[in-house]
Amino acid sequence: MLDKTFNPAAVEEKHYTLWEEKNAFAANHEAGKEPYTIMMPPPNVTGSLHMGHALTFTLQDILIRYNRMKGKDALWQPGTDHAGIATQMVVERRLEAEGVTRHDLGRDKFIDKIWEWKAQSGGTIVNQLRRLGASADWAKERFTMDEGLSEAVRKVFVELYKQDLIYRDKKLVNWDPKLHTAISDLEVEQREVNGKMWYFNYPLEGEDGKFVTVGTTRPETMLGDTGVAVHPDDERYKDLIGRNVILPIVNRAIPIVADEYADPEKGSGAVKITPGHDFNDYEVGKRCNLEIINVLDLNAHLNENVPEKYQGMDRFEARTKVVAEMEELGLLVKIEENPMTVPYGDRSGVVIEPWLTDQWFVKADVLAKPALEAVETGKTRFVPKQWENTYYEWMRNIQPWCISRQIWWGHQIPAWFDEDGNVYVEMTEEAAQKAAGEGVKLTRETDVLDTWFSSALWPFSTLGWPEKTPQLDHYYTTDVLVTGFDIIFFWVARMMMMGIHFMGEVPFKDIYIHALVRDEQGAKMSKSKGNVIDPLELIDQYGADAMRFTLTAMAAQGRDIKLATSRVEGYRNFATKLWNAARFCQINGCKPVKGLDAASVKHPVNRWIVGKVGEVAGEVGTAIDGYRFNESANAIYGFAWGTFCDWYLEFTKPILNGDDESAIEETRATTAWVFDQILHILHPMMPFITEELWESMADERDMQLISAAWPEKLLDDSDANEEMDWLVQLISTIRTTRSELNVPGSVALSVYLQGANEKTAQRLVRNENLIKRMARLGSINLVDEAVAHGCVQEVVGESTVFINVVDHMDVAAEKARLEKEIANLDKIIGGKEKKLANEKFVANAPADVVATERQKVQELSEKNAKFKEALARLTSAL
RNA sequence: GGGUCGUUAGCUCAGUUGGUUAGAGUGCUGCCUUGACAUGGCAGAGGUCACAAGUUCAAAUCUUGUACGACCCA
Repeated sequence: MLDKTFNPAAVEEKHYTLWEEKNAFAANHEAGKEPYTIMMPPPNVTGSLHMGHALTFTLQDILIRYNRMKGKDALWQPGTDHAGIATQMVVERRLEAEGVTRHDLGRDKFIDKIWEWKAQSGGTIVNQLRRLGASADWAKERFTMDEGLSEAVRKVFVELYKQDLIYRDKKLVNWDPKLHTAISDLEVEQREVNGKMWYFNYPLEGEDGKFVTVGTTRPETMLGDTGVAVHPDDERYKDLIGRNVILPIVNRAIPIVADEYADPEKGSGAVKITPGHDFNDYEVGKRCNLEIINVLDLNAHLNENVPEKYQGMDRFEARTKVVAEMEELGLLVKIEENPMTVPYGDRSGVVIEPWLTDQWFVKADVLAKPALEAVETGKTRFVPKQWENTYYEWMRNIQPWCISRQIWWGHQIPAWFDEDGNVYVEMTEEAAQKAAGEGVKLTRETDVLDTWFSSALWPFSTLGWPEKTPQLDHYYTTDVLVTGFDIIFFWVARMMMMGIHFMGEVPFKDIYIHALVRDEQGAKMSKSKGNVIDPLELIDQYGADAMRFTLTAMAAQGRDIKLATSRVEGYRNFATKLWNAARFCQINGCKPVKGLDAASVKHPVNRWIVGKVGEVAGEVGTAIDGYRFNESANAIYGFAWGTFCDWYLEFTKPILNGDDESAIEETRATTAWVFDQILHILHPMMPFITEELWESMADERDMQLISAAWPEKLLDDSDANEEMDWLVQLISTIRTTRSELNVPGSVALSVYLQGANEKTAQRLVRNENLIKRMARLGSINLVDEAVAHGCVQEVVGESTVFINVVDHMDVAAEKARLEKEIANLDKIIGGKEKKLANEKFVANAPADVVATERQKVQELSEKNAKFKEALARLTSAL
């Protein structure tokens, strides 16, 4: 016998271990089954499970478990990425505690330290995924720094280089002065800040007392100014073009140039140009042949190209100093408040500097074309569709992708330089040597590649590429990528580009973009706000199933999830409900009967529930296929609780407690069978409790639930369905009356049905005990004449129901109730009749809509007529 | 500044191609310790579907505009 309540902690670990022992998660490309593949977006190896992970992996697990039950060869390919910068930071911080820097160790030893750390702590997140119940094929787990994946990276790099799609160039890049590396545009976060605009006078050369006023938000960069730009049509400055100003402090003569970048409407209309430290100025400098002077070092301290007193000074300190000095010189005109956006490094949190360095770039625009086309032509489909626009927008305006990073942890770029600076890009040093010629001294590029470069290859590198493996053949193109919108650019777009370029086919058929998990108020969860909900704490508190089900039920397309723990609690209660339904089954001897042909059960109540459970299996399956996860959760929730527990189990109690042995036997078998079906349908969403109950409900099972087949619809008996619908209506009607009149539960009422047809009469006979029990009646009888006295009158189907509540009856209130009921029906019927009288409606609306309306008018009118008779009887009795 | 999305019951949200008497969960109210379950049962109240105009026989659903809000990009 099961315990009185479900204790998740007691079963979660047990079943996860059992699944792994039985290899239940393993895909098998040799099984001869149709593949179903999901590439798990590899979490950072430094990561730990947050709510976003919990959502995305729950949804993926549902898809995988469902398709596995549908008989597919389901591969959920797991792994982690090496998270270059993040991981390096983690290990550096640990070394810092020992007073050691990575430079003390040197590159090789430092990398050894990272591998040590990875061996020790790198498994955190994948273990947390196990707590969530993720049924990934762990035997195939990969890591972006694996030997095989690293080879794939080298191969891709070399090929793209030889195809002229990767190049090396000296350009302004986003430089992180804390981490000492370039980063891509995407890793830069634009923050709104309240800055200032300083206006400086630059003296005109050779004309004492004449100035050009320029505005700047970054005074310290003036030390690197090499020009002043004005708009070519700006009358104020027309005659100054070609002359020089003397750059204060530095005392350098710099030219005034004409360029349309200068906006006459903004500030003074003249703008100082610092080509070495601003992306726009860099372009202006190129157009106008201005000198590029770099005044910052890798720490964003001022370097040897500025006056001595400024050298070595931090950029922000220099800003204050420059302003002070300009003021002393009498050249500070004014200071204005200026709201502006400032670039910050998303990892380091410091202000990013545009900095001139040698970097490697991918010609993303070339790769983007076929990737764009794949979505336009529907080879890959975004769900929800609207995300296409985000993707298009980015792909159509794509910039060269800076892929080199000046860090140590990552795939070192396979490029070698000779002493003349010639570069050789090859898979191995030997090949590079061969290309360079014997005896040429080569030095390897020290930069590593952006982590996203290797994760862009994930859909095929994990399957063995560049080898032509059977797995690659079988599982690529994958079925769906499930991810959040925040990495459409970072990852999705790049996988599309690389997948199409190297495999010739798109990496996934569908891209399902799910919501963001927010807090109850709708704010983004963040450590600094302190509103983070830890999924592991939720699992400890409510169980993994309850948390998974909550996320599933709230995962409506295109909506963010505002997570409230009250919802988790609600679904924990659902688990308890299920648990107790199982206990009920056990107590009543409802045990699965092997070989039961559910389609041939006899009793209407059993035929009805067998039909309904098949229906809901279809609904849930269709919803999952369409990525409408919330619908799938709601459908099975409503069925398990509302239909099965609240109605079916109550309907069958009189049978089980009766003396018809064959009916008892059939009902026990059906109950157990239906409950089994519920466990199947619920399993993808709540794997632990369903597996546990699957195990406990029978003495012996042929297999684990995880490996069982998804239920099929077996039966749809409309007679049985109508009978049960009638029962539900009749019982609900009597219950409502009881409740409204406050009839105590202990009072057994008498009920009379008048005007019942033959079918109803038979139904009444068949279900008399059941109705009496569920509606708490002393008797229920068919009558020919109305029994108005002391009765509340209701209408169910074709018959009028007289509920004898003589001691509780308030005739005036009853009259009011009937009048209200009639008025309501009159209104509805009136509306419909008006509609039907409209020739245009009859002419234009589809025939079935018109027919439905006619039928409704008919039914409602009959019902209304009965209420009117009831009212008349009541009035005459007064 | 460009773009995307949202506004439906007190709260959180469903509502597939226009045709339902507009639904669910939660909260609220009343009754019920009935032999699976009080983490429960039964019943109930609660909505001019943000606003305005338009298209249509028919609009929560389509179009346009307004207001408010969210997010992405520059």
